[in-house]
Amino acid sequence: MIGSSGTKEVIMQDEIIANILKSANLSVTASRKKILNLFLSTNGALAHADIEQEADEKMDRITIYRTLQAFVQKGIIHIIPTTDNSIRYALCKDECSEGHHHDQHVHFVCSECHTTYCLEQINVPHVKLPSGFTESQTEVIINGLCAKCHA
Amino acid sequence: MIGSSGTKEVIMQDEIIANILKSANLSVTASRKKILNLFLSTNGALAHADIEQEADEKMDRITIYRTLQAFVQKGIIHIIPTTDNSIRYALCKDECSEGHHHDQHVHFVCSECHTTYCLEQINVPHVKLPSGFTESQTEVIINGLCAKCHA
DNA sequence: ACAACTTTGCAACAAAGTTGCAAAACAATG
DNA sequence: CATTGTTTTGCAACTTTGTTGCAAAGTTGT
Ligand SMILES: [Zn+2]
Ligand SMILES: [Zn+2]
Ligand SMILES: [Zn+2]
Ligand SMILES: [Zn+2]
Repeated sequence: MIGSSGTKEVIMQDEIIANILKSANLSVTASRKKILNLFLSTNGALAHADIEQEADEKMDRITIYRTLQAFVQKGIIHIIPTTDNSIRYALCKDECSEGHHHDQHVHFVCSECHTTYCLEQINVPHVKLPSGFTESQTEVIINGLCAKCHA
Repeated sequence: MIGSSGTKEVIMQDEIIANILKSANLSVTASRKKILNLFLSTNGALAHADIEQEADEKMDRITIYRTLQAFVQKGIIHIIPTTDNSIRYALCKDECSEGHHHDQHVHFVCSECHTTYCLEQINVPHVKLPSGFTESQTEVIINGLCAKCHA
């Protein structure tokens, strides 16, 4: 049996997930595994609402809020601000740790399918500020059409 | 009597405000004048909550929502997205018109005083996207310390 | 001053997020 | 694998934020 849904693969994936949680000093619970699994099997970013829908019953709104909060704080996921005032989250691929994020890449939101991409390969440009102003973090959010939606 | 609070100046300011509204095909009402006056006398950006506080009684939350909506639609103010998921608004100084905004400048949010600045003189940089992706709008939000708050 | 139109405030609602607390789940130890 | 101490979950209750329909009030043009 070859494929990504074999029993062995599921077990391995399950261990990978447990290890990520342990490394972040978070206890391994069903809700956290489920949410982290969702992130690992999605290439774009996820909003709170997406997770609430995916989660087949049996998970409280509040648990999702607290799980996302914990993941952000521990450096597992980062927040992606969007122009439509809806926060999205994506896995950190850089070396982020508790309280220290280093996700200095550009984000892209497709106006058609609303998928949000981390353009990991594109660093945020440096902007020269007026005198007296100092930068601590720069966010670049690009709206447009993604490769899939391009006619 | 010299100063910015003389009767004559107030009347002139009042006419300027009325003219902006008329040019945008909006009828001149007390609420709209009050909110537009607030924008004209603030150098930073304003959030819904700021306006709600300033407005000395006698203006409904809902009127504020609808006024801001109308102003955005008519090209009087533009939306500034922020990383903390709180929408702010600022006057358009570019030639924005009904449904067509051209506010292609960088925005700066001070982490200390939370003032939000339109850096009109700094255009958003051009970012080269992966193939298949096309840009329609780019937002740059810089967090840091502003000139006033710099120790 | 009048009629036609637009805006406002109210009520009612919906969505999004927060806090305190007891029950359940988990981790560590023997 | 059972016990214990700690963490997490789900619930209730609440706050904040935003939306919609509608009648009363205000505005515009004649
Ligand atoms: Zn797309
Ligand atoms: Zn990212
Ligand atoms: Zn400042
Ligand atoms: Zn601006």
